[in-house]
Parts: sequence; C-alpha cells; structure tokens
Amino acid sequence: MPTNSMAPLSRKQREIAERHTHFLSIARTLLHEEGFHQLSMDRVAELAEYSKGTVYQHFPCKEEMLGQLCISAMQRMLALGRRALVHQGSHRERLMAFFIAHDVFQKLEFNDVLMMQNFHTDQVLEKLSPITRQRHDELEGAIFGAVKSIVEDAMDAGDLPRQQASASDIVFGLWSLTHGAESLRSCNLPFAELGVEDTTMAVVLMLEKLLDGLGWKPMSDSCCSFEKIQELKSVLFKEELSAAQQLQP
Amino acid sequence: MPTNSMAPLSRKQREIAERHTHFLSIARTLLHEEGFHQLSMDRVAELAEYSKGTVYQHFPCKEEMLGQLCISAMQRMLALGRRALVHQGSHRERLMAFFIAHDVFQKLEFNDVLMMQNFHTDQVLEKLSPITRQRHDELEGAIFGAVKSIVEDAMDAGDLPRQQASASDIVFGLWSLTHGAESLRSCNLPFAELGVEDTTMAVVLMLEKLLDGLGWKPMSDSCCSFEKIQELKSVLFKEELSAAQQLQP
DNA sequence: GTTCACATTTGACGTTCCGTCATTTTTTGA
DNA sequence: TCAAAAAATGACGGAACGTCAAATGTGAAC
Repeated sequence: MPTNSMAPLSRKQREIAERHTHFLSIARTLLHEEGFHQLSMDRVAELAEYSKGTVYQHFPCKEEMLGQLCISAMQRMLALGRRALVHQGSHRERLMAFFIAHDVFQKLEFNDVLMMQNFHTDQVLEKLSPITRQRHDELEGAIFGAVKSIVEDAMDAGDLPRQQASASDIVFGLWSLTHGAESLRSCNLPFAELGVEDTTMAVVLMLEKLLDGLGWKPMSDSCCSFEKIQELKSVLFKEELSAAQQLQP
Repeated sequence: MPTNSMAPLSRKQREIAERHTHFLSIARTLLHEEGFHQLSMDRVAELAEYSKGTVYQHFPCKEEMLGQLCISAMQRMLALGRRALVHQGSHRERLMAFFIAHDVFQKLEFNDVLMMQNFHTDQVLEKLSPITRQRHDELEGAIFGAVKSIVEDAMDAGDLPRQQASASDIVFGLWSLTHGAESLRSCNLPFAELGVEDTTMAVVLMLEKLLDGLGWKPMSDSCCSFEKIQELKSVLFKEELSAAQQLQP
C-alpha cells in the first residue's frame, strides 16, 4: 500500500487526473477520426464510458475542453519549434527552420490546427477559465517570444539592421503571414485555378523576400533557397515527415 | 396596372425576390446589433414576421444564407478595392491602396468580417449550393485577379522584376499577410503586452519591406511610408473613415 | 359566384447538443 | 456496521437546425 500518509487523497486525485487526460485523449481521437464537427461532450462521455455529468466535473464547459486541447497542441507545436531554436546555423536559417516547424506541424496534425482555428474565431477565448486562459496566453507569448528572440539575436549580431519596425512588429508580420497561409490553406479554395501551385513554396518565397527587404543577412540567393529549405526539413524533422507521408502518400 | 402580359408570374416573383433581400437584410442587422452567435434562422424568421418554413424556402440551410451574406460583403469589399485600382499613381501605390481598402473595410464592417471568418473555417463552403459556391469562388477570383493585375502591370512596366515567384505566388503571399493579420486582430489577443502597439502599422511596414525585398520600385524611403499611407487613406476613403470614427470615436 | 387544383405558408415535431441538478451510488471514516 | 460526505448518473430544460403534414391562400374554369 504505497499511500502517502501526508496526502490521503492522493490516490483519488491521481485517478481524477488520469481520467482528465483520458477524456482529453478521447476528444483528440474523435477529432482525428471524425473531424471537428463530430466532437461533442455527449460523444466524449459515451466513448469514455462515463456519464456526461462526470465529464462536466472536469470541464465546466465545452470551450474549456477545447481550450485544453488547444493548449496541448500549442505545446506540441512549441516542442517542434524549439528544435529550430537550437539548430546550428545563421539566425536567418533558424527563423526559416521555425517556419518549417510550423508547416510540418500543420501537415502532421491537420485536424488539431483546424480545431485551433475554430477555437480562435468567435469569442471562445472569453469563456475560458482564468487559469486556462492564462496558460493559453503564456504559450502564445512563449511562441511569440521564441521568434522574437531570434529576431533580437539577429539584430544584436548585426545580421539584421535596426529600423522603424520593432522586433515585435516584425514578429507580428511573420506570424500574420504564416497564420494567414495556414488559414487560407485549410478552407480548400481552388488555388490551382488561381495559379498558385504550391502554397507552402509561395509562402517560403515571400518569407525570403520579406527578410531580404528587412536587410536580413545573408540575403537569399534566389536559386538555392528551395534546396536549403529541403535540407532543413530533412535534418530537423525527418521522422515527422516520414510519419506525414505515411498518412498521405 | 403595370402588369407585364408576357410574365403573369412576375409580380409574385418580384415579391419573392424582395422578401429574399429582406431576409438577408434582417440577418445582417442581427449580425451588427447582436453579433454572430445570435444569428439564427428562428430569429431571422421572427424578426421578419414570417414562419421558419418560409425562410427555409429561400435558403436550403443556414450555410446558404451565410454564404449569400458573405458574397454581398465580398462585393462591398471589392467595390472599395476598385477605387484603389483606378487610383492615379505608381503601381506600388495602387497596391498599397488596395491593402488600405481592405483595412478600412474591416474597421467599417467588423461584424461582417468576423462572419466571413467563421464562414471560412470548418467545411461550410462544402454545404453551399453550386450556384452560390460558384459565385463565391468567382468573387474570390475577382479580388485575387484585381491584385494580380496590379502585380502583372508592375512587371510589364518594369517596376517589378520577374523572378522565381510567379505573380500568383506573390498575390498569395500578400493575401496571407493581410488575411492573417485580420484574423489575428479579430481574436483580441493581448498584442500590447507582446510589444505590438498598432497592428495595422506593423502590417503596413512589413508589406513595404516585402515589396522592397521583391525589388518593387519605387523602394520605400523608410521615413515617409507612414505619411503616404495617411494621404492615400484620406484621398480614397474619406467618407468611410469619418463613418468609422462615428462608430468608434 | 362557386369550386377545385395547385401553390404557399405555417408551426408542431424530431433531432442534436449544451449544460443543470435532484437522485442514486460509492467511498470514507468513526 | 453505519451514517455522512463525495462522486456519478441520466433525465430534464432549452436552444437551434431542419422537416413535413396540415392549413391557408390563389387563380382559373365553369
């Protein structure tokens, strides 16, 4: 009986915590197998073989559950991003690597990204519990900060001239660009008909041009950007990419 | 009795068409007064003083109604954008003017933009009737094409060098940047805490840098970009801006 | 003017989902 | 062993979407 005498509630608490993650994992499975619109509290309860009331003892509302799913997705995203941060190479390369991480993540966890987009539209954030809201904002800040640190390092190192736009402004611009592309991509518009063959490549090219415009050295030799991207991909995200190819060959 | 003898159904058809627009106008009012989440078919029927069944004879499903609202919003957006297209000035100025039109539109019709974002997440587009879907895609194409024509004109005129990225790629990049900023802005994240004081200004600056990176002449003199933007705003969208200031002084 | 076929309108109904809460079941501690 | 506290349950209320049989209106023929 390995029961801690100082915490007689510990076993129960552990059970509750386990069930909590179980519910979240069920929800995520549902998300992947049947898509966002099939994700309902009743369905989670049914699949978890608990009653709805019990589920509602873990999550005061649906938004809270979505919020926690969202947080765990952001954590996974940040974990990928951190690999870019510690990558050996120029600041500019690190930044591109961070972008690639983002892109790989969307390919890998498409449904989670879709869920996050649904989550961020409307006033869902407002219904979150303060703690979850704070954790969400902190994570958002951590991702923002990670990119900002690259930008500031580049400025300190002299790779990127200081200018009218602050480091934060630059990060906001990069964020908008990638987030916008992600959002557009996920609503199946007929890009091919509009003349855009590969949206990821288009964004990579524009990102390079934006960095060039900012005077961020080393400037892109327009010819080798693509190969460098491929190289970064295969070095940093080898196993993820093979997993992605198994999903959609 | 101005009844056309060739079309005895004409009066009835006119009535139906009128009611159709009436329903849409009610829906839009609801959207503005009470926000997206209050927009329900029951509520529209109630406010229009018709039964729900009648509403459903005009719109096979809620998505269809949203789709038509979306289309009319896109038309208004395009109307603003066309003013930028005929603006006298460099190609680059015209492009910036188009972006400003977008920005003014979001300030002016915030709730419609929010509705369009909700509309574009999830698989709503798939539930549209083929005609509406086609009209939507055409409008999307028209807006895309408007920007693309500026880009191509600039290439033809020699202001913008031809390069690895096609005109379509460039338009997609610009679209991502503005759409992403719009989307981020509408979910009330604590940008100030992250160090971004004015998201619009941040995007303008990044846009300028992106164009610089593409080698689009005349390059921005970093000092006067802001004033040029203000000038364009006041010249092209004077009345809209004063209307916006009345809304939020 | 009456009648009848056809078109239009209606709102009650079925369904799904969120969230609540009185009741029942389980656990705990004396 | 038993009573009090904690936890689980699912029936219930309410909101929203979408359906459809019945009611109402319309126009044409006689």
